[in-house]
Amino acid sequence: MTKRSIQRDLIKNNLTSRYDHPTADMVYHSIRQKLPNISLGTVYRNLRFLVEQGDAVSLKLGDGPERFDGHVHPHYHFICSQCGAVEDIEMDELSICSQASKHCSGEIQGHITYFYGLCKDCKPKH
Amino acid sequence: MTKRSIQRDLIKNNLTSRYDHPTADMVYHSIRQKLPNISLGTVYRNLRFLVEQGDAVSLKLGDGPERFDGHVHPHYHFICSQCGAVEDIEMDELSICSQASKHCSGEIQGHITYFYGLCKDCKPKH
DNA sequence: ATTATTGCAAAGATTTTGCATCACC
DNA sequence: GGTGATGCAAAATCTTTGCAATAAT
Repeated sequence: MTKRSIQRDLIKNNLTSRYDHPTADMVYHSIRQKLPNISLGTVYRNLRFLVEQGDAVSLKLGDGPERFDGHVHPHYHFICSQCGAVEDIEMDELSICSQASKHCSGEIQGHITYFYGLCKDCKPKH
Repeated sequence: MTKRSIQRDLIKNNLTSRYDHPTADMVYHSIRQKLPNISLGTVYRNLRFLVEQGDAVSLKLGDGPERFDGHVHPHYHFICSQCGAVEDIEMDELSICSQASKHCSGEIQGHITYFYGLCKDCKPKH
């Protein structure tokens, strides 16, 4: 039986109120401003818990630590290969799973796709 | 100017001769059978080097350590969500990048896609 | 001879975990 | 009161790095 805690509420609210796909450490420092005694271990434990419950999504990108997204509706991510920014791409689910299943002996349940390139700040002006 | 070494040759050959998408540690143990003095640091350094040269691909999956693929032609990967096996999916490049670019302010250069589901060994029989 | 590469071991970076305490039900 | 969650710190895991020695050009 799961019990409420201030910490878990703050972590969940922090995630859903931001769009920068923070790392555990970024969430930790953000929440410490309101709750100075919270520990990094608690942040990690709750982020895992939220992912497990389907209330957050974990993003493992090319390098650097794991990032988290509190917006769990289906959408894609764009990673700037220069500055590392992570932006959302709101786009309908593509039908690539059914295509992939033709080339594969297993049962496909979903896919993880990251687009990468230069974000508008890093793209050369002309 | 880059110099040859037995170690680098063995690492590259090891990668291209297997299809299980090994971790650095798996490559290390495999090569130690032929070259018992090779060090894990050397394996990591050379795997990074090969990825940098375009002779290998790095796969960061949901959990567990980084994996490497010595087959660098464009193809996709299927990860069994139960046993963690990584298989190749040989499939033509999909046109999802051009679709994504319509929903995004940046310049898309490519994408990383992992399909996941149950492999044929883990899929319930009926 | 020069310098890229190695082996080793120590350090870094990130994440998990054991345990006593605290707080929710 | 029972037990799930916390804070803390230590441990675990994975990867990188400094440095003296080695080996390729």
